[in-house]
Amino acid sequence: MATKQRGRPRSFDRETALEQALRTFWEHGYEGTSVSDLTRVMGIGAPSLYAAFGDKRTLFDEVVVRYGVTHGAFGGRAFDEEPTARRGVARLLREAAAEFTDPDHPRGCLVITAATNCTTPEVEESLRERRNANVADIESRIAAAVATGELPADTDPAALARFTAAVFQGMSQQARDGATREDLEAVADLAMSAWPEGSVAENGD
Amino acid sequence: MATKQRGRPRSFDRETALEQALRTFWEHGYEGTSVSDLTRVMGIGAPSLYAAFGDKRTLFDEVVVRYGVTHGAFGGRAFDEEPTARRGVARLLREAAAEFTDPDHPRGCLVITAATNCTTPEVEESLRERRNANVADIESRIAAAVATGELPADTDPAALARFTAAVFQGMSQQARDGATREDLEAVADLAMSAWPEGSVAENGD
DNA sequence: CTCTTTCTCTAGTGGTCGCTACAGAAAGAA
DNA sequence: TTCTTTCTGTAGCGACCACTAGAGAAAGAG
Repeated sequence: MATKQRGRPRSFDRETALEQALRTFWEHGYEGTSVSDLTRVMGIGAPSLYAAFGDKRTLFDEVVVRYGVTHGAFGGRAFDEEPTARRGVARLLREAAAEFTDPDHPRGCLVITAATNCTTPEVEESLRERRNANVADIESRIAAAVATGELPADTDPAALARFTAAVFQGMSQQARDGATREDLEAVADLAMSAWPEGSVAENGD
Repeated sequence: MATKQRGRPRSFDRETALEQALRTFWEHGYEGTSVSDLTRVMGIGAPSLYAAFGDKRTLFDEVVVRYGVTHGAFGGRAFDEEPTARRGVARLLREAAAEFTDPDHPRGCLVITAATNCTTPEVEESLRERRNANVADIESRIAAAVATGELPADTDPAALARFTAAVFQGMSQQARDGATREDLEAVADLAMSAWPEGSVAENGD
């Protein structure tokens, strides 16, 4: 591995430029963001962008990965760190309410909004697969909770996961439409009241 | 009013062409649909389109109005024809499950999906206002139900309306991502179980 | 028939899209 | 210094965008 690079050094910070691209794609979506938009917010010329990130689609793919391990990582953390499926989902939705309305970055979820009406089918498909993978993750987490008896045996994991995902995606849309954090927290709480063994006392942090 | 028109008659049916434009906007969104896409599916040339419908934005506005009184009219009907707010919302969500997955037309809701990442701010704003007006409608319906004692006095109409809208919009997204009618009906039923005075027996049609 | 009106068709407008050829600039290597 | 490597800036590529000028076609009015 070459620690010393040979030619002319890059005149910009790659991570910073990538984050700027992420914000722009997040705000305006894949097709709503032009390469000249990107070069402007990244502060570089088009040839530098293509040399550092490949073409627009490759850059977007990298942006999506980055989003998944940064702004969008709270979902995975909620499930990893909470002891029960119920608490995991409750935290997922509560944190989504805060994240989707954080004034420090664009509203809603990039994976949900950035490729909705996309002329490039591969891009739309890639985000759709990511969303459906998230639904499947939630479902398997719920199914595991049913298996251990944490949730009632008559619980339908697929339906409950689909419901959770729908609320999550609806919250993203609501955030885009101007809902406040408090608005979305109320939505999250109402969603949790639809869960089985829905004792109000359990959500106690 | 001139029943007899003077010049060369139009070579296409305006309503049919409008419906074709509606389907295309519904499927691919405002910016994802080009004027040449429209002329192709409508079976007419560009000058005919501009003469009959104005520019692309004007045509889209007319499409949105048409959607509201045709495919998207079930929401208003649900509230007009059901005796209680709860039954109105339950019917809204059940019919949305069917409508959003109907194989006879594109999936999901045009008002929700057709201008998500839109470069033209007026178009995005116009649909956003329409969505927020729907939330306000649901809220006032719920507030009226609280006032008459139909719903408990401690019900938060704004929160319950926002929750309903989020589920509705999430169902549209889920339909786009491949959920079946049965999937969405399960989501609708779960959403209704979050409602106050949530007796399972009430939904009896 | 001719005249007027309205639509349709061909062909093209200027503008923006994603992307790149090419020459020069800035670094290490020799 | 000179050579090689890599990045940067200008300038422009063909393709598509929304949109339209202008000529001809199809109807009623006279």
